[in-house]
Amino acid sequence: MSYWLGVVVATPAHSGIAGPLTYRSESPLAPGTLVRVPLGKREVLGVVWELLPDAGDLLETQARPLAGVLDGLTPLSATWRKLVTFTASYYQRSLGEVALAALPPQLRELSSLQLARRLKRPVVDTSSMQEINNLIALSAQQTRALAEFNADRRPALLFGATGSGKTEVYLRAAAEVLAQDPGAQVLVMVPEINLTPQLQARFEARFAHLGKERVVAMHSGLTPAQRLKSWLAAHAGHARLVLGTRMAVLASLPNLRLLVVDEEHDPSYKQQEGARYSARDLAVYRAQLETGQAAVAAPPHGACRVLLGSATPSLESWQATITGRYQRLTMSDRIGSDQADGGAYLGRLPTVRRVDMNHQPKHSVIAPPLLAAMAERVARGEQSLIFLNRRGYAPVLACHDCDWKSECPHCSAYRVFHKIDRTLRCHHCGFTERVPRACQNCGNLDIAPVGRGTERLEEHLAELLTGVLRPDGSAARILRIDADTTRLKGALESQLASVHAGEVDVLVGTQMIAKGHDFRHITLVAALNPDGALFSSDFRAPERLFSLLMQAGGRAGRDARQSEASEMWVQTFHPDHPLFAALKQHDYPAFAAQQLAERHAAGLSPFGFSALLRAEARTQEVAQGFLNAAVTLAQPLQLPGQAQVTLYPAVPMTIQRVANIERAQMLIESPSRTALQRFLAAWQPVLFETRRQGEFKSLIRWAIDVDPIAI
DNA sequence: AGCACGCCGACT
DNA sequence: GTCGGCGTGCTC
Repeated sequence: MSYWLGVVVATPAHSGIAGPLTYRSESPLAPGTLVRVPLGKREVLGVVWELLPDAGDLLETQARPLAGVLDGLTPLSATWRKLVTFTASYYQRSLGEVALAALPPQLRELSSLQLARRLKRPVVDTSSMQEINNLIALSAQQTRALAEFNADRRPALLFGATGSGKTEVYLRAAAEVLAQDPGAQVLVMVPEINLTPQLQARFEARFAHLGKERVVAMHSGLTPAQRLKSWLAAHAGHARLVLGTRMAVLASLPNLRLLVVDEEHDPSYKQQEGARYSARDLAVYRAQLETGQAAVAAPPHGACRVLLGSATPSLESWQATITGRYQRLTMSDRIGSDQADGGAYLGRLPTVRRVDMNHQPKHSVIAPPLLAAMAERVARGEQSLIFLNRRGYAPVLACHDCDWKSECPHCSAYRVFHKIDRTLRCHHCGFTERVPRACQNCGNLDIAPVGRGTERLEEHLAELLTGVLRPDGSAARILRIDADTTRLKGALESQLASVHAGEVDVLVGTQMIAKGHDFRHITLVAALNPDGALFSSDFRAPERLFSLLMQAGGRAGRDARQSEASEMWVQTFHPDHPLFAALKQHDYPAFAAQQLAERHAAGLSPFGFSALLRAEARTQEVAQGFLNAAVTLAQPLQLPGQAQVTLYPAVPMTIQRVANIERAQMLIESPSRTALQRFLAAWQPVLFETRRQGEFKSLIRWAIDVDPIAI
């Protein structure tokens, strides 16, 4: 007797195979079962999606038999499959691509024998009921936030100032869920892997009583073997708490009861390749899905909750708390440097100083008053953090005689001058060359750096601070931290350690130092050149800038005893800009209100919905031609939702050419999410059809990005 | 995406 | 005479 199974396999969107493929099996396998199936000449991992009544349109002989079953594994749950189905459909990708991307890569290579061996390791229950009871008292605001969270069922947004103790709220919320139900699982997501070790240690310590290996990490920095291990532990229900990056939102967690999304506004929650999902949005969706599932299963504590947290929430989440779709929990006070202070010292947010660069000496990089403030800090033995979002020595190298500039031959961008190894490096394609001794165009020896990056800033600061002495009479020490200084494994950790150890007086760096790190002795933070984002064509640029400056400012004065004197300096040519006014007051709500009003008027997110259609080809003509042709072909078809959708003309992307590939994009907007969704789904076949036309044969690829975060 | 098959240049 | 370049075409 043969059975017919719909099996999803890793077919990229490009293959045109969106749904399950039909295979023959000798036994009726449950949906969610992991199987190996022949695909072309290869054997690949697949997930049984459905049991079919017959082979469908396919001739019975066309359906090939399964190659094997990974029978040691519990089938993936219906909820997980629903989550994958939703993700694939919402983000316009194939089921197989999303499903397989959510599984650990090593599962693909493992034979069922190897797998059986891995699964055989006995699980020892080392849990004890002994919870650590020397917990520090919560602040009044933390207590209230938790009580409010527990009294509601909606998705919650924890709006908490930097230093207000959001992590402790996550820990308590997780602890309650885990204590209520001995099988419950909690997923905590963080934006970047370099923040996980400290956080992981904190979670492990707090939940040590649950037993060994009950807290696992899930992110791309793990080795394939570790990733498999974490995934299996989560899938088996053995892992009670998973701490991970965006990929973890698609993990198999059969008893998920709480999802936490820390720094929910962070753009890294949006996947930027393959299936471009937003892990934050999926977390909200998943909580709802798991709740529905739990209601059916009716366990003692059915619901699955979601808790988003940020000091500068995304405007989408903020707006949801205004409409009442989300619950808002507010914690506005910084707590003391450590909670042992019992709240006796209430840390304050730094005083924001705007430096009007219109009234500073021409071409000054660091305004004299800022330099004086830094020198004062050095003399007092305090640390400063200077922040410039541009690495390298200078963004361009130019010839004074002719108009040669250090353009990348493969990209429409300048190569950045890196003085340390005397190279010109393209930050987009990686093309690197030694700096020429003379202008390649006219032979002039006078080629000079234009503008400045962190490398040059570090050098410049060293000159400016010559003669500025520390309390013990020694010279000021400057350290630069950016992607270049932290390339080697462990370099970031050791550099951060030397900051913590007080071996550094002035820290120079890119935005990578603005996030998360808990520097205790910094009393001055300065942003040298943040103006670019004020007038950017990307409507989210102000939101990102505000968030970045608030976070950077949050680095200052984390030691409550020093917070009185801590300052955040912003050098700007637009000191009266409302963004800086709101920043000065630490007033996110005012900033959000102003931004939301603008977005409302313009019909932008969260009041309108958008997608991007991107195309890559050898020439702009082909890339743009494809996009425009896809619109022309769609026009007469009156596709569902089309009446409520606006299609803009194809335009070159901001960086038009990368590694000799021309890129173009088209914006698609609609006031209705449903209409946009319906239109995109109906448009897909048209896009495949367009691709098949002779003139677009040379198109390299195309992709849809739903809810893009940068336009 | 893989991994084929499929037609044109420099090598044991 | 073969090895191999990557151009198009398919995967139940």
